[in-house]
Amino acid sequence: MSEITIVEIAKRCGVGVSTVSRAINNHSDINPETKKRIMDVIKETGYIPNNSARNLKRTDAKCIAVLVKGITNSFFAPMIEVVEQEVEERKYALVMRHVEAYEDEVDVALELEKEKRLRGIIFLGGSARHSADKIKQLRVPVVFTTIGSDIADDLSRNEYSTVSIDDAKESFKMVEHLISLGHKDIAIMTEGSDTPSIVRLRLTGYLEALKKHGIKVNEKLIRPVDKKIYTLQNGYDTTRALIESGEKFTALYCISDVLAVGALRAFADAGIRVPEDVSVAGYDGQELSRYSVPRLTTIKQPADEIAKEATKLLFNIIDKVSDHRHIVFPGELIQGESAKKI
Amino acid sequence: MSEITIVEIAKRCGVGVSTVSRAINNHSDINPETKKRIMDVIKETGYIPNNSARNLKRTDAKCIAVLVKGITNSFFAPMIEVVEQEVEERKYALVMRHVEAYEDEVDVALELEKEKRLRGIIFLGGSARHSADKIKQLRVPVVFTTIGSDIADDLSRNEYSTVSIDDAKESFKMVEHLISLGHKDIAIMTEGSDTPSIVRLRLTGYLEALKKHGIKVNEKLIRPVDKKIYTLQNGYDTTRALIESGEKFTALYCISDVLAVGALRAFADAGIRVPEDVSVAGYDGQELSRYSVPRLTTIKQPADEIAKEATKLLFNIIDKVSDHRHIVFPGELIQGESAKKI
DNA sequence: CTGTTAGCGCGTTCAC
DNA sequence: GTGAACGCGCTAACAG
Repeated sequence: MSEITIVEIAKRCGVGVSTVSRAINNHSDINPETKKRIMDVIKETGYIPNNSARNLKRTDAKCIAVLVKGITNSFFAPMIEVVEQEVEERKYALVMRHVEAYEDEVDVALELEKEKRLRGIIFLGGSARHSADKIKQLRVPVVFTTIGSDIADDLSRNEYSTVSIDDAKESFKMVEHLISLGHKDIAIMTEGSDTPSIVRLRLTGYLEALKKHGIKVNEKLIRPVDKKIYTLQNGYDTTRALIESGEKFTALYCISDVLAVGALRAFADAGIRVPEDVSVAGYDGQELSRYSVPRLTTIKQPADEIAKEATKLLFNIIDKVSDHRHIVFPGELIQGESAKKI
Repeated sequence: MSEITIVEIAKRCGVGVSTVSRAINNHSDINPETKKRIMDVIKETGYIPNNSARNLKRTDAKCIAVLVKGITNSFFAPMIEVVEQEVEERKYALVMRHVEAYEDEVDVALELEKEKRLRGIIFLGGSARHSADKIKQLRVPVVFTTIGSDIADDLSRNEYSTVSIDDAKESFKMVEHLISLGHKDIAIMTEGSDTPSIVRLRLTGYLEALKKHGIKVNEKLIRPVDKKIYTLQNGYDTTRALIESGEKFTALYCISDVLAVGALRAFADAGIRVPEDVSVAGYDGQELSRYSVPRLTTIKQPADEIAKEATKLLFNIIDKVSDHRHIVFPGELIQGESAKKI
């Protein structure tokens, strides 16, 4: 009973393969009785159509893809759920693909588009720069999220959409807030690598805020994280190193909530009270930031809305009721308990 | 320039399609020069082989699948990373599939097996019971993780492998630990639904520990969580409800670390000190449990080892150097700071 | 080393 | 309403 195919089903039912095909795919012009008989046999035999063969022929197939750069990143978790829900509501199929750190998400998209019959693609995270040529090769509309609008040259901005927040601006807002609380020696825990990531903009915002308020940048207070910016341990280790460096600071701004929570723990271990002795700020506004002890002062990205809007926009473009757009959501400064006036 | 295929590449290079195929697939018997010429043309044209067509023909294809039930569950994140690494080391391709809450993971596996050319399947999480018949339909070896060995009837235990911990036993261990600290009124925050989930066993362990030590079960201290057991908010809300119920308890045992961290926050908000006024215990031993304030007393599942062993075992079965096995890892009682002697 | 050819399993014309 | 035949793009035999 190896490899049961549509032909086998057809034989057993005494019908042609196309009839079976019609039964499976809910085509209208088929005798309900014939259909029932076929479906019964399918149930019995446990026949499962081969998707590869289907994709090869299919023309319609309402399917959209979500490519997630770093699926283990907790920041994307709620976004994925929102996208799944939205897509399902519209009766589209969803294929989710994990993009490895070393992969280029647009390359993966190109490949996936050949394999499946996609109608559109949503990117969650990923590199901030892409070749305009490659994006153009994609034949279906794409929406980048959590990435700004300057992914490729301005010339090609109408080839793709983006939904994001203005990272530099929001970061600026946070640092300015800390300054308004009286902090001058503000350390920042930031990304270490030099990839053109969105996260670099958070550092930019930091530098600009200091500059605006005439605070001299102390290079020793810029603490790069070794690799991943979404692990508690890196937040912890980097904070310890900062403490041990003996450098003076009254506030620590971490470019992710996860890092900030790791920092909280490091301060606790060092007997340094937050916010009495030092202020801590995060970024992202993940669920975790509202449940830490103390609650984090952070920039809340409207992740759910970004995901929702990205999906809506994609469908609008697919349905030709919208052109490509570049939507920027405002972030929200959440004043938690981890930062206070000096 | 629509839909460029292997035929097109062959034409442009003035060679046969099979030569192009050989070039793409790194076959040995091909002239390096020819290969280079072909690869150049492929680069130029941006040709990407159609995976569906490939899957249809391919016989070898070293590929294994990982099916994750609830990909947004932070517990699986490190496991996914371990599996990815192990699989890559062996030069196998990995396809990861997210199994929705309403989907049956074995059904999904069946489908995927038809579509791709799989050599084996690893399940991360999922239902604790499966039809033996369905599992038998899978033609490649499967390993279930974080799920005990009694998935189907004992008769078919040699049809699949499992790698897990003994949830009932570990849970028992934790509750006994709390009892040894002098606690008698131990509340438990547990799963609400009645699906035959692995998590039910944690409740079983709780009940057994109480029984052994002659502590009468107080139904009002068994607090079901509304749906998801991996959200901070549910931990928070359920704890609040418990506090407000006025029921007397000196310890709260949560069947996941995430719930426990939510509980910590709820106690903090209520002005109840942990562990001075109440002890809190978690389960899982996720990274988070080591960074919360206070650190959690919890049962550490060796998630990394489970993932590693599951992958190794799968490859051993594929390579015929092992039969199906049922491996049970010990959990580790981590004495954090959230529980103390009464 | 390379070209020719036969399917992989299915959806889609077309006839009937 | 239904069946036969064709081909999607590719890989794997088999010749040469």
